[in-house]
Amino acid sequence: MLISTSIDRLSIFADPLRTEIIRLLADEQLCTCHLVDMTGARQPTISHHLKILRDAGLVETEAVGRNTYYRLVPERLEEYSGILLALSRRAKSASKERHPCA
Amino acid sequence: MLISTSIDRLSIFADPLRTEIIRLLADEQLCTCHLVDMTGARQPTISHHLKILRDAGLVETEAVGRNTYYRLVPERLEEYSGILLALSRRAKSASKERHPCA
DNA sequence: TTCTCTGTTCAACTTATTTCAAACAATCAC
DNA sequence: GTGATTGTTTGAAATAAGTTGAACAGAGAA
Repeated sequence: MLISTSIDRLSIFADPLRTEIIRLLADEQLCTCHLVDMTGARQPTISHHLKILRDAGLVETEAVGRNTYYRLVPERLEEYSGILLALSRRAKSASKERHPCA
Repeated sequence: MLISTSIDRLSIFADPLRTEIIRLLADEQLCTCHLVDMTGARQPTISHHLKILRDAGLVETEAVGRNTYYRLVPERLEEYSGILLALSRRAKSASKERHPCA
């Protein structure tokens, strides 16, 4: 089902460090070095999670000299929000009947 | 920050089997035995994930004879949806300024 | 060019999750 | 009562995911 694969995409929010990065980027654009300072994690770790976020389309990058700035993509967050809202509506209109046991 | 802890709650959707259970419950109430049949997973595995979903308040139970029926709690899904929508709005109104590097 | 700085990729290690069989509890039918 | 059914809990094994230092690549400065 389409909804199944959609919900699965929410696993992007499964890691605490990743959600911290997302929270920080919600306020301002930051480059990798900032995120290293702000989170206390090592550079390869931050880079690893940024790649996951990039692949998911949740963040965009912009190279500025030697630095790489990251920013959130609000539209993608809306999309994820919509997945859950649709699921909620589906659950509300779901049959109140109980599937009989064999 | 409050938002950080909120986003972290989305890790409930991290596991594929858990999302499959959620998807199945979005259409109708089901008991453990149905979920075992429908997913192909063993009973303890299903029971384990149902406990996680119960603890998160995402599903409710009702005992019917020997069976235990599970159903989704739409309000909780709406809540999760709202977390992401709020984050999206915050990202939209975030400063376009780039944090300068040291 | 050479050096420095920023960031990514790689491979090994570590840690957290998931899964399973077995044991257990509770309910219904007989 | 006994036996069968449904479901949870437990503890160990298997699997998946995150973290790390070291190596690597590219851009800017001297």
